[in-house]
Amino acid sequence: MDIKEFSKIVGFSPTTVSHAVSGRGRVNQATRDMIIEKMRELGYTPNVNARRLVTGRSYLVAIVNLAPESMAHIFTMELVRSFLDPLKSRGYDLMLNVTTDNADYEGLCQRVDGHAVDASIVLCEAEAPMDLLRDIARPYNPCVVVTHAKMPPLPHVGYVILDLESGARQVAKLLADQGHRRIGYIGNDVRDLMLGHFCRELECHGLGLPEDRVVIVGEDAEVGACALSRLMSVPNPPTAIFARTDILALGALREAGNLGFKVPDDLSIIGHDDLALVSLMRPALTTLRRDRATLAQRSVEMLVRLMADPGAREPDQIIESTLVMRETVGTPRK
Amino acid sequence: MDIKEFSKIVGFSPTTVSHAVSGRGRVNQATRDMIIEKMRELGYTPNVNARRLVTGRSYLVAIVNLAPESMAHIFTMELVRSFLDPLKSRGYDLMLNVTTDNADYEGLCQRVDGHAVDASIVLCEAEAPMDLLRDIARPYNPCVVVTHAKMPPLPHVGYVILDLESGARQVAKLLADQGHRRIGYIGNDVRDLMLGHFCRELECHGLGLPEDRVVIVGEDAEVGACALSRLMSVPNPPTAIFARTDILALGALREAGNLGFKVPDDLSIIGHDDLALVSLMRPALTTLRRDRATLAQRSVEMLVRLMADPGAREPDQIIESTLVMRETVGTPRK
DNA sequence: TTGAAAGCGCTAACAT
DNA sequence: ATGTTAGCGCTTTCAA
Repeated sequence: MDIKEFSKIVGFSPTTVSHAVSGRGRVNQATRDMIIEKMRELGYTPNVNARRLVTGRSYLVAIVNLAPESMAHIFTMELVRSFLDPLKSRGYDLMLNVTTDNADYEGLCQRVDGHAVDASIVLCEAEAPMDLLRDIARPYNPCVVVTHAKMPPLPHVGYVILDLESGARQVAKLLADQGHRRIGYIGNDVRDLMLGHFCRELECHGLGLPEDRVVIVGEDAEVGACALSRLMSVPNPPTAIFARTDILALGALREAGNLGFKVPDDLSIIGHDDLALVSLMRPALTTLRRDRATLAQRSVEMLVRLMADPGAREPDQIIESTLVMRETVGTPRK
Repeated sequence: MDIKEFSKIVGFSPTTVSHAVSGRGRVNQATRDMIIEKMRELGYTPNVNARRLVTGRSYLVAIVNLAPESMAHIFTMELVRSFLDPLKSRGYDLMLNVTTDNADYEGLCQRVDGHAVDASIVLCEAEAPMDLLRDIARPYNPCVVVTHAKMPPLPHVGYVILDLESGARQVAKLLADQGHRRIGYIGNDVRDLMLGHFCRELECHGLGLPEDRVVIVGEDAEVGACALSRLMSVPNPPTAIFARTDILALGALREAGNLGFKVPDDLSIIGHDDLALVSLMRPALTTLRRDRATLAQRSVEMLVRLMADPGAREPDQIIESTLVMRETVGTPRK
């Protein structure tokens, strides 16, 4: 049943019905109540797509991710999950599957330019993808980019920056304070900025990060394990290791066990993310938490402001990590 | 720019442009190529909502989950994730945030009856929610229900059943074969059917599951830990424990360590799900894998058939779990 | 192979 | 407070 037929039955015009449903426009309270009641009774529901067409708003937000394989990472899914509540509380649904590699770049642009969504959240691992943003950031599709580094401002784009620097600082300080002098690093990506920050922060404590104590391996636990065995097979192996992600840390942790190193007595390990499960390991992983709830909350607030005022310039939001002390960091043996 | 303006510029009618874009209808190949080319050049993209309105198809599939808190569970997110690829390869996007508690039951129905989506995937923990299905299963919104038990057929509904029985059988057999005689169970929900199956399967091996070796506690690792300490504090504690989910198993595993039980020497533990991280624990968790990829694949295939023929009656799809042997199950000490 | 015209179901000016 | 009218931008008969 459509609004015409329905309005005929209830004895009012489509306009009045529309007003009663949307709450906009003046309608007699009694009339409204009666219409709402009749809707239930007769099972009339306004057509979403017609409304979207005419209002130009879909109340749908896309989550875009350039690296489809990262959707397999637990952290990414936990991040996606954390957007659900803030969006829902503002009346927005989330559209997934707009994860895109180059193959589907077109599809993404079509959905954006075709007004399928009102805004987008762009998740990225390393630097913000400026060309993508140039292609999809529009007055009718503002974007919030969740990223790691300050980027040049772009119209209709807001940045939420996970501050690696402060994270690196905390880890460096913790490890230095515990008395570690030889520290290793396991990274996931050469483009990643954490290593640079970590280096600099270690220097502040008079510590270096020589080449043979750094390995950049990838994303899986398996490569984390390899990384650890490489790091530990040199003459003066590190007494503490910072892994770029919890997954890498977990791989390293496991391999450390295999190799006979006791954690944290022989070796301290610290991760990054604070995945839901890492507190359950034995030993429980000490890690730098990326606060997904705050991140999502701030991102959505920014997105809403951007939607309300497409010309707005949003200052970067900086989200700091917090150190979660558990059981994998201790003082070095000697 | 809309189709009218665009078609004027390229010198054809909207009809021809529409045909060229959609691939339906006969258009001269040269004309089509030229139109496609000009679309790029001039930046014309058809309006998605207009198309949805007129065709009645959105190419959007909703994921519905009655227990919003279960969206916080890692397994659920991994499950959601696994739907991405099969849907995408068929041209569908995924709509989230239709997770519903009673508060938003209305919202869900409105989106369904308002033709916001073409179909729904209903995830449920225990029994299929028949009233919900009666409310949302429609010719224009067929549903595939991912559930645990056979349910009465309903129009426009297909069931994908995660077969608990075969899982229970495998676990019972494994534990019996290893020589365990006293076996415990940690459950998450009194409505859950696994316990019943497990009981029956143990009986086939001449084993019982007395009341003091069963605890139903909830979903978190913390309660899994409590459960373990309760199970182990009786005179003749179990030598093996089956936990309904990996999370519970992980909590139990950790608590076993705290209590001084060596796994698997003193106590065997087996979980259910095979979460991405459990292979990284020390010891690595032995578990019953729920094959999410197959599950999602089959579900989507069924959904597509249901969309193609709304009158179709789809036979239940049964998905069996597979045992993944790792390090937490062994033979009992004496 | 192409075009004209009639909607899809709704909202929003603009009356009344 | 309610109704009339004109679209929103597209697809789809149907005709040429």
